[in-house]
Amino acid sequence: MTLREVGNRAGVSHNAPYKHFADKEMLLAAVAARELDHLREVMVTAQAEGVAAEEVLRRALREYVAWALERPARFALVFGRWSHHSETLGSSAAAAWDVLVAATAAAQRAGGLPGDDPERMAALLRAAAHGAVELALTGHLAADGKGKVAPDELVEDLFGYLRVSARVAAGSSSCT
Amino acid sequence: MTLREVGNRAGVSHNAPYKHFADKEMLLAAVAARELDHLREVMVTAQAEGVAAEEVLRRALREYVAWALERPARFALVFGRWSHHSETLGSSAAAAWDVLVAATAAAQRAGGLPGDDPERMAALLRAAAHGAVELALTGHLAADGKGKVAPDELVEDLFGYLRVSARVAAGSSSCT
DNA sequence: GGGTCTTGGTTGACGGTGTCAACCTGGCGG
DNA sequence: CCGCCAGGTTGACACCGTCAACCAAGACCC
Repeated sequence: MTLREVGNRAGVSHNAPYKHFADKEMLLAAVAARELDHLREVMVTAQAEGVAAEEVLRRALREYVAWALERPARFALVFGRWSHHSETLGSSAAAAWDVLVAATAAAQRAGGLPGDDPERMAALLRAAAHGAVELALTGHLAADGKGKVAPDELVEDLFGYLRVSARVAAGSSSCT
Repeated sequence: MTLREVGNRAGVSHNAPYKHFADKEMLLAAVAARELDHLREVMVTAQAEGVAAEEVLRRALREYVAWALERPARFALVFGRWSHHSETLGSSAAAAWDVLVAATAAAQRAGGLPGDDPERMAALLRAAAHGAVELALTGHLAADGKGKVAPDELVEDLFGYLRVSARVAAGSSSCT
């Protein structure tokens, strides 16, 4: 997206954006922050009445994946490399991250996940989801053709393994 | 990296590269393919004498992570979005991917990993490693400060959980 | 009301970029 | 010896982000 096109599409001339943003990157940071807030909100809505904590987290991650697959450009923008470190972008990212950590901690308390450091567990889940999406978008997931596996499925697999680990850690009750 | 700088640094004028590559992207695809071959070779060298299959896979992934963290630009280049789909790049990617799948299958046979579809298991491991690196490079891993966790540690955690799952799947021998 | 300041917009330029077209050159096969 | 052609050069083109100067209109105070 070119800065001049931004101006034209808004009905003003190029250089008009410079009255509102110091940089092109600052403009992009603003829309990235908005998009991150949107993502956070979408993930929060996964938290419905009468849904098990583990299922809430699962849904939140599914929303993360679906959003990324649906809006690849926004995804690339939000999680791309930033040089100027905008402040509002940082706080938006932190807010979205908190949602994930909270959902993870809740799922851990419910016994669906091993009880290790919640931040670290959330980081693992997020890294898997993020990497799966990134690889899927760049066509590097299951390189050529046949063994197509969707990012959701990978996250689902991970949940399965973690659930097993959680049961074992809780004292192997499956042996009674 | 600008195309003109490429020319100058090679001692020739700008536009000289156009005699060898149709596009800037084609040039980048060529260096990306070289870099992918290098990555493959590095991962292959993890396969040493007298090392357990699971440890081989673990080392390969560690090399993957270390390479990405050490050369972020190359990493972004190799696994970035490609529009023109170069042929040589595709085969290099497939070769590197095969190494990971083979190592995964070996680790599964050795009992260190659950015995599900090797491609899918490798995809999960790779996605986690890839996502962890990507998030670490963009500063989105454990958002602000405190809970710093390195990509390697996340991969290590994942290996731990998978090992537990593998033991359980193999008939819960811990209950005897 | 008149003067001043700020806000948002405009036009025009600058350097830099990828890319194309035309021209040149030296070695090689016939 | 002639022609060909891979590889290199120069010069242009359109476009990009960015800066500087100028300009309109409203706010604000005396």
